Amino acid sequence: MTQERSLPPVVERMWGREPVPRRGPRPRIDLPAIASAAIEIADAEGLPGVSMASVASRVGVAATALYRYVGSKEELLTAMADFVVPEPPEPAGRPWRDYLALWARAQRDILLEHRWLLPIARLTPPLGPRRLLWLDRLLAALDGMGLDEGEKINVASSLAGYALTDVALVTTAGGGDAQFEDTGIDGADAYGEVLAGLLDPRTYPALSAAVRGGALRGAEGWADDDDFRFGLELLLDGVEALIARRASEGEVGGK
Amino acid sequence: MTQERSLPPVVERMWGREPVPRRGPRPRIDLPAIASAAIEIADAEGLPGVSMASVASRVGVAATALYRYVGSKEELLTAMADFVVPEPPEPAGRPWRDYLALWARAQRDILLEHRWLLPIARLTPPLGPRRLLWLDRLLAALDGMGLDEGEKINVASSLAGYALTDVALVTTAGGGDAQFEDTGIDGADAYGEVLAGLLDPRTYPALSAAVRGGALRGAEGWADDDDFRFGLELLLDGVEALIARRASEGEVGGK
DNA sequence: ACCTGAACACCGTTCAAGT
DNA sequence: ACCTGAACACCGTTCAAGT
Repeated sequence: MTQERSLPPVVERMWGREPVPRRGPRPRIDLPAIASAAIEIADAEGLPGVSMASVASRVGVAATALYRYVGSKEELLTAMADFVVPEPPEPAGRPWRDYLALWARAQRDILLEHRWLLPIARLTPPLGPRRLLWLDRLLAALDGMGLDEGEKINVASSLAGYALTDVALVTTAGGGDAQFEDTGIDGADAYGEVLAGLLDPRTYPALSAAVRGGALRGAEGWADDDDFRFGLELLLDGVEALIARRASEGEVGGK
Repeated sequence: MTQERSLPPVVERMWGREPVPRRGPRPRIDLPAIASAAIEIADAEGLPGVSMASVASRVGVAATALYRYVGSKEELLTAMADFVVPEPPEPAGRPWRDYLALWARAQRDILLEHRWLLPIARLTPPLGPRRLLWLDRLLAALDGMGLDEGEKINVASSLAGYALTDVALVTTAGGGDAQFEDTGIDGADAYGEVLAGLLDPRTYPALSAAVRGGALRGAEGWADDDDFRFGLELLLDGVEALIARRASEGEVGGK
């Protein structure tokens, strides 16, 4: 059944399973030290500052020594994305809807603190112990509501994806996007103004109206906390409707 | 009001506004040609195949000639992400809910055909004429439902983000993720097996149960079309609830 | 077994020079 | 005005050599 698969060594190391050497000199570094160093650099300088050389120098070895612990730079990024995640909040005793909101908000806060996660988090399925713990707690919070396991996982994906989307939007609209740094477009105000100048109302009738109506003017009209709550409630309403549907199906004996 | 901002030249060019030269030799290339070449390379070899050198050689110039049309490689990626988008479906005459579903599904299909968009699409706010056209049509489809402009834009973000999330999941689970290419993890089956081997049921009780219950076994239990529909309906139910709320508020005179 | 150092192929970007 | 070619600083990754 659950037959042994040979995992990438870096995954083994994420789970704390060192390859039990016991011959030759003692290792001077390990994966947690490497990942921490990389995370510190990314926090300070962003992802472009993270190179094999910069990470190695911060950890005190030659660049090539890192390849004993990670197979490639991409693996290093994956490890960073797991090590940076703290413990999830505990669902015990909370109504499912409260917990889901708390969980999504916490995910969002992590992303806000480490925005370099945005381009990484998307492409990697969770294989690290910390990310998987978050998934576990979300599934637990949905226990006993009549959803099957696949549905619960889908809910988790939707929530996690929503947090990502939201932070990507905030990052853009609130400034700090490298792409617009020196173009004068550094916030929602500027973005709206630029759009107003570009849009021909005949080709873009609805969008022109929205922009001219001020939908993008002012930071509080775009991707602030209320907007996050808005989309979140949208999703939670959807989950609630699903749970209600499953409950009524259960009474008459659904699938 | 809408005061003139100096836009990055590449944005001007995305909108077809060439800087009207009329002196010296006729340009041999333009932004659409560059973007098309880059898109073809990305479709064939993925994003790693796209370098200034490879794009330039395909378009028939020296690598450095591209800097007359894009300020940096990042700008080239942004341009690619706009040029690759086709015309959106037209909302005229469709019920809003049908159109939103169609729109999200079409976005998803674009991403499936050009998966290299995943890491790009997240970080760039739409400034190109093609992406903005999609936004316009979605706003139009939500006209007259009692939502304000900010809410409509939020709905658009949620839908677009959902399509991204879903394709990221499919890309992972369905194989083809470079990261797992040669590790034996090449699909939902393998992913579930790996997880089963890693998870201690005492630390990950809910997730262990889900995995052992087969939630991740078989491609049809993970990120297939039914799963896309599932999350989509979740969101649309949320939108419907919001519309109903606004309608009832309207009767008593809400904000 | 662990790490170093030299080396390789490649990358994005600059700038002066040609036409 | 448009493009080229040389050059620069840097990058990820390899491999043989040291201890």
